[in-house]
Amino acid sequence: MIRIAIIDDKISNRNILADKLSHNKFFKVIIQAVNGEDFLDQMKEASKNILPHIALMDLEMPVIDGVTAISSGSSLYPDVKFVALTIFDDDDRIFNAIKAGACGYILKEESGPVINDMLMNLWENGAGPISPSIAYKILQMVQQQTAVQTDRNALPFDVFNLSEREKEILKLLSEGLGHREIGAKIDISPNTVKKHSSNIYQKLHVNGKAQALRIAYTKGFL
Amino acid sequence: MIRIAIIDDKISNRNILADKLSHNKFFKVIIQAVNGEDFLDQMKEASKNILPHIALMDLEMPVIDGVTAISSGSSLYPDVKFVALTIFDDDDRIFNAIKAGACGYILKEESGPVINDMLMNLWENGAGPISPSIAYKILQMVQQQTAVQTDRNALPFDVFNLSEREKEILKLLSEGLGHREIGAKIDISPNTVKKHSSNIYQKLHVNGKAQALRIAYTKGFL
DNA sequence: GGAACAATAACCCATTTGGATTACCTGGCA
DNA sequence: TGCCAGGTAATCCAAATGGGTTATTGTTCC
Repeated sequence: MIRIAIIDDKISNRNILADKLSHNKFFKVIIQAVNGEDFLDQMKEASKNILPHIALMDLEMPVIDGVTAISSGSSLYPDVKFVALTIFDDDDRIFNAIKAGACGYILKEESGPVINDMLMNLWENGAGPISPSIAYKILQMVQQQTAVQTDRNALPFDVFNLSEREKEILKLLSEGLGHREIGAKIDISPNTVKKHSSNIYQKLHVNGKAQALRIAYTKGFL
Repeated sequence: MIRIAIIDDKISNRNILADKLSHNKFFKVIIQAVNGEDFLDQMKEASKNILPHIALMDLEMPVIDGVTAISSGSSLYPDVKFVALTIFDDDDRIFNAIKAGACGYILKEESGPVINDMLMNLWENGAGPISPSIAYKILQMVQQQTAVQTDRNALPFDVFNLSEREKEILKLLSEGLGHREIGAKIDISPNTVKKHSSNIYQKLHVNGKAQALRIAYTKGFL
């Protein structure tokens, strides 16, 4: 029998989730809390007797939010698996929750059977439940960890007042295309592309392509 | 119609995969390559006409491995989604492939329907395909920030094996210097500078300066 | 001793590039 | 209404670029 804690400030959310879990006789909801503080208080009591195996934690809550609760909880109760309940497009909180110690993530709108499977899998294999779409976001975050550094002291590239057309050309130039190829791609004469290039170099106050790309990359345009 | 590239050194693997995809009429395999170099060469040709939407890349290959090919490919062809084909327990390579620009991962032993679903989802929603067990590994890596940090020293750019001299030249090229100027600065013949440049372009599998700089910037070398 | 590799250098040659100039057409703004 | 910026296009020309090839010198490793 798998003991579950549900932490969400909205009672309707708690009920919906509890209902989804009720179809599997192995799950038993033993704790319901309305925020992180309430949860931690109840855990303090529960630790005298019996702890939940899994805590399903909403991230957005008053008083003490989910990330903070996971951070404390995962330290205090290392055997408890913390699973974040989240909505799509909540990137920052997701990343923070990971670092705080969450072992998995479930979208709130996920169907009952899916959630059941994920939690069963967590219990049996130790593999954290991850909605594919969120896993992808995490991948992107990891990938951007290197790119973030260059953005730091980046002044807005816009100060150079490139026209839209010029930005378009600059982007194509960065891909290694020649004037001829660019002209073919956006359906103008290669001569015009060349003229645009010259104008770009003038506006950026550089001698040629390499320096223009240098500025474009280091100022965060590319 | 979704255009697919399959890169694997073993023909049986390519055939099995192509066969799994053949049951869905939306998939069309337009490129098959036996290693990373073969793939990049074929992409150079393909870029003149039509590129694949998705590249399914084996990670362990001779000549040029999958991580290197993804590193180059994701810089040169940002619209192409790179999916790594991997076996379980290949943690290091998986993580490197992520940093190199892979958007998803599929276990080789995954069934045909599962792979079909994952790729369709990638195409329709932009969510990268990730086997749950691998997604969990990635979470663990992110949580162990020490592992993330130390790996930053092993920049993805190093996979290209440029010599010190070549890196020096590449850096000078990025500053917008010409062969003549570079030669004067480091006191060698402009002809030699030109030769080094050619060698750099070959090692990076690119056509010229712009693409070389693109890789250098996006992979964190510059 | 020989193989492999990096660095050096020179040559040819077609293509691309950058710089400078001139010109026309359009839409928006004063 | 007229001006002007932006996009379009063409031309000339010198210089730079890239793609080959070949060759000599060191070093390192087997």
